[in-house]
Amino acid sequence: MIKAITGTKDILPSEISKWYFLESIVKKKLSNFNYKEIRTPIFENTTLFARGIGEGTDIVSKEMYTFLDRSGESITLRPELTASVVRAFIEHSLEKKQSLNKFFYIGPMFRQERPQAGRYRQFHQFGAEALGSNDPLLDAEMIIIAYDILSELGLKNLEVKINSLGVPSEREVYKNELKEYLKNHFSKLSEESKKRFNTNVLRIFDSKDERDIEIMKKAPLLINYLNEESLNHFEVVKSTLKNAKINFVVDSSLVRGLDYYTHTTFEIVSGSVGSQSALCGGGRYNGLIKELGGSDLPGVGFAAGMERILLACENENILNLPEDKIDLYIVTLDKSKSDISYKIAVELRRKNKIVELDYLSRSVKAQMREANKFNAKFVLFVGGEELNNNEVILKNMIDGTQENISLSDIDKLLYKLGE
RNA sequence: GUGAUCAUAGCUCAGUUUGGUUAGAGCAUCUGGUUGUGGCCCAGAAGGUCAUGGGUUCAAGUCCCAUUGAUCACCCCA
Repeated sequence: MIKAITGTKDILPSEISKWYFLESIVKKKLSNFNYKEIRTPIFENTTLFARGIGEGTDIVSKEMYTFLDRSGESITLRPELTASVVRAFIEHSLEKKQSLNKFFYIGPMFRQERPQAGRYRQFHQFGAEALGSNDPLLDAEMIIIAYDILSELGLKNLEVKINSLGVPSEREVYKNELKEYLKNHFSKLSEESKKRFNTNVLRIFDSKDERDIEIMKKAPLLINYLNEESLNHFEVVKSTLKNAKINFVVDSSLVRGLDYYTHTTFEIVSGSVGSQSALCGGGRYNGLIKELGGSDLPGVGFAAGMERILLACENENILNLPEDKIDLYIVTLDKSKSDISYKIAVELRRKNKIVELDYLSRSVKAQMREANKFNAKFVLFVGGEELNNNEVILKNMIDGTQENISLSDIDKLLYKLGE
């Protein structure tokens, strides 16, 4: 048997309604904030992600699906969408049409990691990007949008974590101070963190190793190395969140694994899923557009993992999706009259009714059982004596009443179905 | 990439400890329960290379090894 690739998953018809539900909330909420959907290709030149996300990041160095196409070009399945959106923004000179561009997206991403709860190799994200403004209101807006979507779904067990990473010059000074501090404790660090000391010293804050956590408790904090402008930016973000009635904690260890972040970073975690608890994350990336060959414009955005969100919803048991129903099931009493049943079905379907009928020449009992399985609101019996009088029987499946309707009076049938 | 646990019907699982007739149940599916009417109920049917390959044994779903896959955690991130 040929099976789906490791880490990929079929979304079957039985579970599609929760995806539609989530997608509809996402689109509605982002439209309310006047973000416009953008759809970029599933694959891009490898260089885009290497430069955008950063060569040294785990995503680029060991998680991307990269391959050579038939002409020898290095292609990568998108592992995230910020780089692609920025590429499209630059390529189409969108900043010339509008000084602030607000985009949202929704779709599959690819990373070759070991699968586990809430983590797949093909997974789905929605997210937003606002390009062209350094206004801290937009930093806060990302958090507000993400938080509102999660709470509109009914999720309870949430925590909003925010931090500021300042600008690169501040971070350089700080990194040196942090390294000075860590040199005295170097031998006690975990092996992983010893490596990070050289590659990305900030990420030692992410470690779950007890010894590392203990050492990092007394480490100098980046916030103390930010200048007034950066601090003000962060203050406005915080007060905007307070005004929007969003509870948050400042988490100085919130250092994200993508190189492009500046100033605000945030994450919303759920206590209702396993260890992959970050439902969404994002932040400001003021150097990225220039890095990818565009003007020196600021940007801010976030991305959210849809599988994780749905997992949290299931674990909190908060999704009450409307039951699937069909308007009409046509039961054919005489198999020889199935052409008449089908003609009625086509006509009603063209009038926007959900209509089903039997394609397997089954007994009346079997057809009724199926009508019930599909939650048919009405059943139409076609055949027998009534048909000889040019009539069909319409049965209301809720109260069981039935009445004869003339076969030529489709309007009456439509009217009845609409009741 | 590392580790732990697991793999029996479409699904959820018994059976493996202590090897021994024809591998079971519930749900789901299908067909009936008298002419042309659902849900509940009743009866019946169908559905298995016990993940795959090898080994031990008179005998393997059961014990051993390998492979593959899954789950969870590390790591990383959404």
